[in-house]
Amino acid sequence: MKKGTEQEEQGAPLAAGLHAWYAENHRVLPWRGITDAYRIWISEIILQQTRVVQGFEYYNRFISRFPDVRSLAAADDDEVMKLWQGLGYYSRARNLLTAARQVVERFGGEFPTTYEGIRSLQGIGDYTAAAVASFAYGLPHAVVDGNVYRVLSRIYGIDTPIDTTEGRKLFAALADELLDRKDPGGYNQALMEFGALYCVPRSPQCGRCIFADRCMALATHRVEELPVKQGKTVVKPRYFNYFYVRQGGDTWIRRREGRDIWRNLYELPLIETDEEQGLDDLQRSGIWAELFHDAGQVGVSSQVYSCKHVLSHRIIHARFYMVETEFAPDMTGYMKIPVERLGDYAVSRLTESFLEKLSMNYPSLF
DNA sequence: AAGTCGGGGTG
DNA sequence: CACCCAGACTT
Repeated sequence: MKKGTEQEEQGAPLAAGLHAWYAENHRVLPWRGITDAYRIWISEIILQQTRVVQGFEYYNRFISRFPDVRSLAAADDDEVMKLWQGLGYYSRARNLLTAARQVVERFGGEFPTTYEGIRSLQGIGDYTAAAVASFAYGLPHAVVDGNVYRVLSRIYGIDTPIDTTEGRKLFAALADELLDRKDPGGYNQALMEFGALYCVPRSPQCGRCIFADRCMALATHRVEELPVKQGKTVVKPRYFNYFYVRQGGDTWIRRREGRDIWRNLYELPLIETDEEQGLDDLQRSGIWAELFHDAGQVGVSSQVYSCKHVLSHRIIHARFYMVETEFAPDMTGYMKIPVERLGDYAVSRLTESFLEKLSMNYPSLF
């Protein structure tokens, strides 16, 4: 109570300017101006570490296929992965399904209406819980995302690294203190939109910034230095050798399991090596023998496609070969499917590129 | 606290 | 090329 009174007397320092700026400058998006917690939730998950333009069509497809939480809870895992194909961070899709089922089981199919209830769902952390709680229900929880870190670190000249426990606590407390408790949802959206459109990472629009008169970073010429991050991303190489196996109109794929990259996506038979390997070395490997020991004559093409698949923390050196076998190999762990069914399965962008290349160069194989 | 998980845009 | 994007989870 005391805090609320204090804030009313002082006025939330950023709120007035942000609301006015937002009214003039915001983008119109399908997940804005609605109070359906389900749709807001879906949009927030899709937009995690993802730009609006990249997630836009995924959101539309997802909502038209799964318009409410019960339809999603009843969904087939593979169909959800297929809808998510190409978007990245695939654990989001798996968690989405888990959370939808949690809503049905624990909340009777009604999306939870408290911050704690929302936060308890799989895949929802502090940010997403605050976003849904404030947007859908007007609850007073401040969002802290990449935009908020940037805007606040600059206006207040804070150089505490944002990827440390100390930094996260500091910015969470500041964001909470600054929150406009009369319109938490509108304020949160405005702050993030301002970070996304004006206070951008490089070459921000300081010349027309509504906070130019009070921005510490601008005054001290440190705008481009803030926010500070301490962690540096180390990119490790991996070597993937894929085999497009053909026999009598069939091919073989499997679903990736474990905690590795692309979990729950499908892929062609793979031999991963810890360094660059030629085809002859691969053919001498134990995995090759395991794959093709009962396949009769095995004909292998030279590399049909090779590329470096660049991710934020990995660079995957990939090579694809085409293999034709005399008999259907009994490849343990892989499943046989008709070639024309390949498109039904969710695959990584890497495999997608290969299949696209293949259909361009060898249309007869499809 | 540090590592892991994708893919694409930007200057 | 480095950095970042409506982050969350595991170890």
